[in-house]
Amino acid sequence: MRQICLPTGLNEHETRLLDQIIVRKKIARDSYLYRIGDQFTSLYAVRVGHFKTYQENLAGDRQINGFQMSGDLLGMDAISSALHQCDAVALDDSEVCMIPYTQLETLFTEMPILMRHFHRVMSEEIMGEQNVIMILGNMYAEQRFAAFLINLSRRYALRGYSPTRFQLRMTREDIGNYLGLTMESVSRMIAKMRKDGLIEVRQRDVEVFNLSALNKLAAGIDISDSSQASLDLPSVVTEYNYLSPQLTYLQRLWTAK
Amino acid sequence: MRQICLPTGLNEHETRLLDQIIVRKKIARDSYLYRIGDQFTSLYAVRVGHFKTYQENLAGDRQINGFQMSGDLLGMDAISSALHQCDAVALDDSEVCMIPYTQLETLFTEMPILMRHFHRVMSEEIMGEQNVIMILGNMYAEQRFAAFLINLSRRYALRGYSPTRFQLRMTREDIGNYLGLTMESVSRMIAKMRKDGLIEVRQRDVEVFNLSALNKLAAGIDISDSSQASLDLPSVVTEYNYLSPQLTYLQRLWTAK
DNA sequence: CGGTCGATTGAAAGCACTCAATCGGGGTGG
DNA sequence: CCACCCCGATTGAGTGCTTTCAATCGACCG
Repeated sequence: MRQICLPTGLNEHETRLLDQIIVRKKIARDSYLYRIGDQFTSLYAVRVGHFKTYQENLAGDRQINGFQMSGDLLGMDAISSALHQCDAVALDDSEVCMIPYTQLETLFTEMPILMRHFHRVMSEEIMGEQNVIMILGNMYAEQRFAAFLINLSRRYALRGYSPTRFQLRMTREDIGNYLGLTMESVSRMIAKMRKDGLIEVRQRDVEVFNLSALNKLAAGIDISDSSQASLDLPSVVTEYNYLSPQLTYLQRLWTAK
Repeated sequence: MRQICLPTGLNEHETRLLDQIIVRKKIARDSYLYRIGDQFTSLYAVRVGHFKTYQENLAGDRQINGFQMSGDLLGMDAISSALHQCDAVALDDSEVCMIPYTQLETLFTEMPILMRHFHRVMSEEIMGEQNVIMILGNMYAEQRFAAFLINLSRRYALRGYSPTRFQLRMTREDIGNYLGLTMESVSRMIAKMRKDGLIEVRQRDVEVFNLSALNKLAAGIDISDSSQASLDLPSVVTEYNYLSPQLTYLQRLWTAK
C-alpha cells in the first residue's frame, strides 16, 4: 500500500493513521449497506463489488441515484443531517471500508492533504450528479443509454478493466429507473444499438464496438446522417468527460491490497 | 455580525479571521459570476440577489442545475478540477462574497468548526441535486412544477420571507429548462393550478393558496380524488423536506449586515 | 423438466413536445 | 402622453417519443 500512498503526499505515519480508523466489512448481494433514516456514523468506500443507491418518495416510487463500484465513496449525502438519505444495496457480494466520520474529520485537522482529497471527492460527487441531471433533463432514451454505457466504460477503464467489454451488474429495470425510462425502453434501445452495430449484448455481458459513435449519440449528433462532410468530430467530442479523468488518491488507497 | 456567529461556535477572533479573507463583489443582472472553463479560485456566497447555474453539452443545449438565492454557495463543483464546470448568471442585480478557496482550506485546519460547517454545506448540495434527480426521473409535469414551487416557498420562508407570496426571478423558459420541460408546458401547468384554485400567478408574482395540496401533488397523490376517506395526510407529508430545515451558520454569516 | 424471474417484443394510449398564432406588459421614441 | 415595438407568456392543434399493457421468450436453478 505504501507505493500507492507515498507518491501522492501522505507519509508512512499518516498512511498508518488513516489505515487505523478504517474497518473492512463484507456485504452480501442484495443486502443493505445502510437504509434511509439510519444514523450516519461512517462513510463507506467500496473495495470489492458493486452497489446501487436510491431514494424513495412518499408514494413509494424509487429513484436510483447511482451505481457505485470499487473506489467509490458512499454516504456523503448523510453528513448534513446525520441520517442516511438513501438506501444502499449490494449488487454483488461486496466488501467495503468503513470510515468513521468523526475520526476522519479529526484526521483532517492533522492532515491537510487528506482533507483536500476529501473535498475533491465530494466535488466529484456533485459533478457526477450534475451529469445525471443533464441526462434526465435533456436527452432522449437512446442518448441516455449511450451516456450510461460510456460512463460505465470509462469507470471500468480507470480501474484497469476493458472499456469495451464488461458486465452489467444491475437489471434492465435498475438501468431504466436510473435513466428515467422503463425497462422496456431500455430493452428497445439495446435492440436498436445492436441492430446498428454499435454494441453486442448477451444477458448482462456487454461488448462495445464503437465507442466514438456512442459518444456522438450521447452528444446528440445523428450518426446515421452520413451526408455530413466528416463523421469524425474534433477530438474534444470523443474526449467528452462523463467521469473524472483518473482515480483519486483516496480511491486507490482504500482499494489497495 | 457577532450576535450571529458567536452562538454557533466561532469565537470573535475566528469570526474576524474568516471575515478577513472574504471580499464583496457586485454582479449586474444578466452578467456572469463565472463561466465554464474559468480558473477556480473562489467560492461565492450570495449576499443579495439571485443566480442561475447551467451546464452546456456539445450540441449547445443547456441544462439549468439550480437557482441560488441569498446564503447559497456557488462553485463547489469546481473544486475537483480547479475549473468551473458551469456558467453562473445573475438574475437580479446581486452581490456576492468571494471566498478564496485556498485560504479557506487553510482556515479549516485552524477552525474545525468551520470545516465541519463546510462539509455540511457540500452535503446539502448533494442532497439538493438528488432532489432534482428525483424530480426529473420520476415526476409528471404537474408534480415537477409543484415541487419547484414548494422548494422556492421553503427557501424563502427560511430567509424570513413569505412562503406563500414571492416573485419568480427567472423566465418560464428557465423554469422549464430546470424541470426538464418546455416553457409551454410550464405555462400550461400554471394555468391548470390556477384553475384548480391552488395558486394565483400574475407575471412573476406568485401567491400560493394551498401549500399542503401542492405537497400532495408533488408526492403523487391525486387531490381531485375526493373519494379518499381523508384528504389530510399525516403531517410527515406536509413536512416533507425539499430543502434543509434551517439556514446554516455559514449562510447567516455571509449574508449578515 | 417445469418453474421463476428477468428480458424482449408488439400494439395501443398518453403525456409532453413542436409549431404556430396571439396576447400583453414594459420600455422607448416620437 | 401615447403609439409602437419587443420579448416573454399564453393558448391551440397536431405530432411523436415513451409508456402502458400484454404476450412471449429464455436463462438459470432446484
